[in-house]
Amino acid sequence: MNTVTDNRQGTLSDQVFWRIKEDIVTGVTPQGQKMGEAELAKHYDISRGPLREALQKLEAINLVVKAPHAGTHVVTLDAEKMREVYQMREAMEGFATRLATQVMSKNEINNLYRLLDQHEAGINDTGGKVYFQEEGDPDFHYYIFSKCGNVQLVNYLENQLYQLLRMCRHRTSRLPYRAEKALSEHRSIVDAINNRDAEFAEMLMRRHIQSSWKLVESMLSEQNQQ
Amino acid sequence: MNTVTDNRQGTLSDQVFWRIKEDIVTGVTPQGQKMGEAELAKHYDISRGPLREALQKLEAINLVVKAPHAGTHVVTLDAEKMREVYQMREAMEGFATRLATQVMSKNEINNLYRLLDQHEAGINDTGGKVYFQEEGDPDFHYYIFSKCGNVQLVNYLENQLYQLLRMCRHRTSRLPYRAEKALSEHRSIVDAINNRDAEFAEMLMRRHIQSSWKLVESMLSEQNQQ
DNA sequence: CATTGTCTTATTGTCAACAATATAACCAAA
DNA sequence: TTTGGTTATATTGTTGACAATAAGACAATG
Repeated sequence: MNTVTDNRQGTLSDQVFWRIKEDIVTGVTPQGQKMGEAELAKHYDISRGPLREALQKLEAINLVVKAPHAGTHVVTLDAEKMREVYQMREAMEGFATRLATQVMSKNEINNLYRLLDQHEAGINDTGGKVYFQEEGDPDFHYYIFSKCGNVQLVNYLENQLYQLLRMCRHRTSRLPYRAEKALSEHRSIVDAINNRDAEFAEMLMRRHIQSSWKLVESMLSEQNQQ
Repeated sequence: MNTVTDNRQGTLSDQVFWRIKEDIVTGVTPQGQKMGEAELAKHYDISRGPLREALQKLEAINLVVKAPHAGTHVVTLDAEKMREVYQMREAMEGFATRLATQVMSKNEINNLYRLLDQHEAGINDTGGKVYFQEEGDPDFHYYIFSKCGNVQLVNYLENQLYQLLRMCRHRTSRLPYRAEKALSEHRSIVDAINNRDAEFAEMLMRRHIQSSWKLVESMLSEQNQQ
């Protein structure tokens, strides 16, 4: 189990790291917020030692930025930074998809198809679309890139990029998300994987990510005009 | 200036981080070495607080691995990990080259040509080939990917991947490096950039990295047979 | 002799006080 | 009024002591 993805227990610094991370990623702690050590330590009822370690871990995954002797602030995701995050994601997750296509077992591919079926079945339930957007879609992506066979790559995607991505998503919630379109793109990707067409699977994944960026981008320019 | 690439001054934890990092990357500290906190703190004449922060920074760039309550060890680069590092490098630096081709200024491209000329002029000096391998080649790669226009990508390549790469290189020093071949590949890459042929530049960069991996790989299998 | 359980010990995790630094508040001079 | 330097204060960086944990030594039992 992974200390970034799930660590509600363990050392104090890990626990507090996890709690602060969730607060940042879900928008409870606003972007640009000053993270005073004394204040936070008091709030989480720990001393400044482990709290500083927690902040350092947050810095390592780019959720906060530290300035020597000046303090640490929650990162501010402007349009340019978000563009960079999606650009990175397109390249790296596309590459991971290519690799996964080459090494996934038949059994794992069947699991993917089952996952698709579940998503399609649940999408018309009450709140099914929101659930798919917030849980199903990330699950799908995670399942694929976690099978790419490159630990370095998986760690980077899971611990760094996807945390920033969740932040982007929250900053642009209420976007005109079309779950049906995303789902059909998912199925095309799995079909390409099933055909062992690595190049095509990578291309489809990249386009899938591009289209979600376009959605986010249009949302951002709308916000700018207001 | 960057806290991973150059930080011989600043806070104690930064200074010691930099010193330990150099020792690990250059092989002074052997792979798998136990990093006892008390011992290290005494050696660098600081207290355990900043030393722990330094170790945490090393963990963030994958040079050491920490186990809760058990201690931290220098990472051990086996053949599989090295394969992953070169695979990541091929994908990410290739992508960075593609981006750089699209946004580099004419002036920056001219700088690249000047760099090539310097390298070609110096390669026949005494120790010129070794100098090119250890300084010139990394400079060339850094100059290109630093111009890709994606801060996230540059940071990852510079602070994480290239540190591990230096470690790989040291582990396989005395490989049959052919500076002339590398240099001509460099020139081809710059030509592709100059022609604004992003796809071709990416391909050439990927092949250039592939061939250096093949060298490392053959070295590793030789070591295995002995 | 092997194995299990306890205890010791070395190491890491945590804490609270102290030192160093940067921000800002303030005053003086132009 | 503005600008420049000086001081005050709040915050971060650092330290050494204390607590908690895990690995190893050792003895007792089958």
